[in-house]
Amino acid sequence: MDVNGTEMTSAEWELMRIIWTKGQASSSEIINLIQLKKDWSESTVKTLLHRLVSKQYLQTTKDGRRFIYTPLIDEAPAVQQITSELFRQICAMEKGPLLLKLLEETTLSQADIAAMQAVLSLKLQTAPLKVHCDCLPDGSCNKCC
Amino acid sequence: MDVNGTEMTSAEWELMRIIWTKGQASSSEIINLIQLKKDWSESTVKTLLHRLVSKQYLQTTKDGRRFIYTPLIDEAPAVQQITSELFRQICAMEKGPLLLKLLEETTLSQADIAAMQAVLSLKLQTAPLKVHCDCLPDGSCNKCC
DNA sequence: CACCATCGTTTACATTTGTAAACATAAATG
DNA sequence: CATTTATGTTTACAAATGTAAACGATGGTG
Repeated sequence: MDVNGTEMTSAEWELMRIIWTKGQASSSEIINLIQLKKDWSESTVKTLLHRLVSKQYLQTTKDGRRFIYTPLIDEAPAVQQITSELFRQICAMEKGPLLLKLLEETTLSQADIAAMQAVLSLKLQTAPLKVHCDCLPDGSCNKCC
Repeated sequence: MDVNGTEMTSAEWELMRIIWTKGQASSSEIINLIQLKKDWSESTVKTLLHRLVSKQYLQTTKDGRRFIYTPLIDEAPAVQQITSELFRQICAMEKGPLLLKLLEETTLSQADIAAMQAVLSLKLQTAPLKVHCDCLPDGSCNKCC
């Protein structure tokens, strides 16, 4: 997530989740919903909304005197991006076990699972025996070799 | 990652990767290795190492006049933790497709894949048809229902 | 119409993070 | 031994982030 050189922060993300889910929302709706979960003052939420607008994650449209906030990015790509970014910072060797763990602890639908099974059988055909560490910039690998 | 109320930052994480991979390292080794990848001054790296020590991610042992830095946390659990944290912030509905994408774009070993296949067949037996959104704190769900 | 409730805007301020210079000290070297 | 070099310590400072009060405008209410 890099728009204007700034990223979305955790706090901002929580607000986006609400807005993504509702499609759009007024500040009061957002404030009410987030306050069921987070102990943030009204002011805090307003500041965060403001920042989301200036970071171009949200758009506002006037509805009388109030604003309706609408996402300028879709949730799925945003989710994809932050995760890919995280994964880029993780040692290649760790990713397999990590994904395994995530598969275990995540609730998946039958369709999700089927799709994954398909991908995995395919990947198996060309899968290496071992994945090598890529943490050292000089390409050397001390963890695995 | 929450030790002493502070987390590990991206910059710090990059250093940890090097130290995890080498098992332990002196500051000069770390500086040399990171500078192959990042344009950070020596001072910057020293500051980051310092912070990692104070955040209790690293430990130092004297070796003559220099320090040897050793991790105080293992890589696998650390990786696990930051990822779980991220996943906790993502809508339940998005996780399946997200994991699918990650599976696709990640290099996995044969053993990784086999383990995943095992987990998936098991999960399939009790998998729901659909996973519901959990973004709204009041439990309502507008995205999926 | 005066006042209160809403909602947006501005300003504020401490902490964290990125980025690094300056300084101190000890070891190596000419 | 004087000087350079390596290494750790202290101090610095701007930008990002969390957190929120103060202020301003405007529509609803008694």
